[in-house]
Amino acid sequence: MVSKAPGRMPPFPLPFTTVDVVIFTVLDDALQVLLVQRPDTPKEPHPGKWALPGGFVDIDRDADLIACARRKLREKTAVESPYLEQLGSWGSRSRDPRGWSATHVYFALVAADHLVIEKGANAADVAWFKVDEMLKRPRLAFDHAQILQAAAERLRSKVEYTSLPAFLLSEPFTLPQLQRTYEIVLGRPVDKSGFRTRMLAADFLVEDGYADGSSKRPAMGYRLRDRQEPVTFPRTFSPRGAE
Amino acid sequence: MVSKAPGRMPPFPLPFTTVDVVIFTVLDDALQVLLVQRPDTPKEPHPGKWALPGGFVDIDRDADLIACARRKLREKTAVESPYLEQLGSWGSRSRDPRGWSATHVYFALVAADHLVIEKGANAADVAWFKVDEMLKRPRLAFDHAQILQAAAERLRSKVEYTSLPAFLLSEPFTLPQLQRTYEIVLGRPVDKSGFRTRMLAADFLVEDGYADGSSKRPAMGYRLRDRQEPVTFPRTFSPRGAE
DNA sequence: ATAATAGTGTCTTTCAGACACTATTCC
DNA sequence: GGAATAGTGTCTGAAAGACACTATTAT
Repeated sequence: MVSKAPGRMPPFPLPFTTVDVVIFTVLDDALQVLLVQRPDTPKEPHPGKWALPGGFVDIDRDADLIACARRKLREKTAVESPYLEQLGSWGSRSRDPRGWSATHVYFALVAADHLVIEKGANAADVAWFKVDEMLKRPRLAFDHAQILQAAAERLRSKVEYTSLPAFLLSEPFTLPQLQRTYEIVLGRPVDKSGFRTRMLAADFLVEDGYADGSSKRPAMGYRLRDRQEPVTFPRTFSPRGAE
Repeated sequence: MVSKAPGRMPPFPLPFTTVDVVIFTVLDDALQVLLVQRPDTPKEPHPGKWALPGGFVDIDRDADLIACARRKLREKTAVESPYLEQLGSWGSRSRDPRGWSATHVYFALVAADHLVIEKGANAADVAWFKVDEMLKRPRLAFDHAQILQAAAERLRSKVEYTSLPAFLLSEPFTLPQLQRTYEIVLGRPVDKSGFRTRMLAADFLVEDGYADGSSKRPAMGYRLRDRQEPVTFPRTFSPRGAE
C-alpha cells in the first residue's frame, strides 16, 4: 500500500532531470549519429537547432533511467533491442536556460539497414549526421556537442579492445563486413589476418552457415553468441602510437 | 541580471537529484571504503544504516555535479584535491522511499595516511570499511550495495591497465609500495621485475630523490608527473585467465 | 655475517604485425 | 583466363612472464 506521496513537494527547489541518447550507426562508410531538430517556437530553448534525442524523465511512465532511455529511443527509431550503455551524466546551473538541470546520457549502437526512422507528431525532424563533421563544426543545442564528443571518444576507445562494432551490423554479417566497420570507426586500416584470428579466438561469433550474395566470393555469415554483452579482448588493437 | 525564475515550478513533478561519492583508500593491507551512518530518526529513510556519503544537489550552492561531489567529499574528509571520476548514475521510482530519485555517483581515490576524517555536526558517524567484507554481507542503505559493487568492479578493472593505484598513496612513494597497492587492489601477486619495467616505461613517475626510512634498504621515492590524469598502459596486466 | 628488502639481467614463450600465398566466385 | 574478394600460412620482432641474480641497508 502506497502512502499518500509523503515527501513530494519538498522544501527546496529541485533540478530538472532529463535523459538523452546518443544513437550511433554506420552508414555510407561513416560513423553517424541521430539528431532531432528542436521546435522552432521561441518559447523553447535553442529553437530550430539540432539536438540529441531526449527529454524530461516522466516519473509516471518511466520506472527507471534506462527505461526512459529506451522510451526516447523507441520514439525516434523503431528499434527493438539495440545495444544500450550508460555514458555518464552532465548537470549544472547553466547548461539549460530554463534552470539547473542534469541529464543522464546513454549511447546506443544500431544497424542502419532495415532501420525505420519515425517522423512522429512531435519530432519536427530527425536525421543522421556524420560524427566527424559534427565534431568539427559543432552547432548543437545545449551542451550536446560536448556530450557527442565524449560519446565518440568512448566508442572509439572501446572499439580498440571490444567487440562493440558488431552491434552496428545486422545479422548475419561476414568477417569482411565486420572488419570494415572496425576500420570506419577507428579511422584506420586493420590487418586482415590478425583481425580474423582475433575475432575467432574471442569465440563470440556463431557461424550462421549463410553465404553473402553481394560479393564476388561468398563469405561465411555469423551471429553474436550474446546479443547483450560485448566481448573484451585481452589486448588493444595495434599499439601503433604507443610510445 | 537574473530574471524572476522563469520555468521554475514546472507543470510536472520532478525526481529528486542527489550525488553520492564512493571514497576508496588502502588501509591495513585492504581496499576500504568510507561510509556514513544515517541519522537514527524514523523520519529519515533507512535510519541507522550505513550509506555512501552524499545527498541532495543544492542548486544554490552547487554550480555543477562535480562541484557538488567535491562538496560532499570535503564535508566528510579534509582532502584537498583527490582523484575524482564519474562512475555513473542510478535512478528509479523505487530506490528511495521518498519518491522517484536519481543519484549521480562519483568515485574518489585518497591516501589513507595523514587523512583527517571530519566527524562534523551532521555526520552522525563516519568510518572505513573493508570493501570485500562489505560486498559479501551487504547491509547498506538504498541501492548503495549495488553502487559499491559497480565502483569496486570499475576500479579493479581499470587497475589492470592504468596507473590509478598511485592515487591511493601519499607522495613520495616507492615502487615496492606502489606494487603492494596494485597487489592489494587486484587481489593477486604481481611480478616485481615486470612491474618495474612497466611503471618506468610509462613515464608517469618523477624521481623525488628521497629515500624511504621504514625499510631495510632505502628505496627511490617518486611523485606523479600529472596529479590529475591517470596513465593508460598499452596492455593489460597478466593475461592470466585469458582463455 | 646474515637477513631483509631494493633493484637488475636474462631466458623463453607468446603473439601481434606484416605480407605472401591459396581458394572460390563472377565476368 | 582474369579480376575481385574470402580466407590461410609463415616469418619475424617485440614484449610479457618467470626467475635467478646482484646491491644496499639494519642488526
